[in-house]
Amino acid sequence: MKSVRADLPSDLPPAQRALVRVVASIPPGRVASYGEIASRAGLPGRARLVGRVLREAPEAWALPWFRVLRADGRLAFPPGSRAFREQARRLAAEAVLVVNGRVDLARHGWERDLDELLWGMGGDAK
DNA sequence: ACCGTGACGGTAT
DNA sequence: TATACCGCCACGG
Repeated sequence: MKSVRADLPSDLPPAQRALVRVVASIPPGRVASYGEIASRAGLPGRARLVGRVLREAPEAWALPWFRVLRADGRLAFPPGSRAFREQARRLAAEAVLVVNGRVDLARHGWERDLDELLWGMGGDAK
């Protein structure tokens, strides 16, 4: 084996474990911002930690990392980059379209209070 | 121990 | 709407 960096969920610090749990619970077809993930995990203001965790997260965990975007709905990767295209592709597979490098949060956001208000029926967000 | 970096975010301009 | 700053914090050099 090489280094013992990011693996073993057992060694994972509580904070990071909480973040992983939240990311894993993002419903398919929905997206959430790094900041929202952090807040939901009880770590407000730690958005950067979310990015770090996702970067280090082993493939084996199969986390829905592609459902995590920046607060303004734009993908966190450089437009056109490999990761960017991959994320856009995976989102599209869930009917979440990326237009101009961004996703319409009001439409696909995990927390779409505004939408529920407008449509008067959020029969799934929770 | 200091410093630059980064899958971020909110505010001001 | 886009850019510039600044706060935040774990890491690696």
